[in-house]
Amino acid sequence: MNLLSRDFYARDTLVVAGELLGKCVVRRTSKGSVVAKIVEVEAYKGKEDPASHAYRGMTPRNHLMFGEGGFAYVYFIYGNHYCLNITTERVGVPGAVLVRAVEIQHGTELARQNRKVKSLTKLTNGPGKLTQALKITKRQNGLDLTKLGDLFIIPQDHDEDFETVTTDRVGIKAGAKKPWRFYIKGNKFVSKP
DNA sequence: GAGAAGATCTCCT
DNA sequence: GGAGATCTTCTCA
Repeated sequence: MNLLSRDFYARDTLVVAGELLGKCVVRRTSKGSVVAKIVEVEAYKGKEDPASHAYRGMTPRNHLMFGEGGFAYVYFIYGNHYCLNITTERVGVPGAVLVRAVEIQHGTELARQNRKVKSLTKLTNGPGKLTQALKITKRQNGLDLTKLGDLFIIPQDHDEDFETVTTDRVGIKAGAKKPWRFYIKGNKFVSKP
């Protein structure tokens, strides 16, 4: 199986965020595997980004953002939801990409068992939804996405034409005006068109 | 050791 | 369209 290399993640956060679109997240559980294509992301940096967890320096929670790129950074928010991030940049440079929406390609039934919704598009069209559908919790925090395991990322199987749209970020107060949100134009699984 | 805020979702009107 | 749910983490005393 083809995995994305460490070099892919060890670049500018905005570049990695844009190129993660169309890549596939693979989640392996005891019941089977789920493959989900990334269709929407947001970039989070450090000092220049007031909305980032890393803005005020390193803490026990966000230290993964300061480490090497290519690791899963999962955190719990609002008492109800997990959010999945992918760390970027090099050691000492904070950066991460928030996965906001995915499109499930394999294992739809497995994912559906984790969430009680009828509509397929509502299964994974939000940060808290996709983590629930893929059973991602803080147990996945710190996993190396460049190695085979419970969670990793592969390039898409075949080339696919899609148009990338860049907009302001969603759901945050500080720094919301930066155009650091990317999604695949016309995709039904994007949280907000 | 306590208080407040948060990169959200779902249900109800 | 709006408020509640509900817990982790950070900040300050």
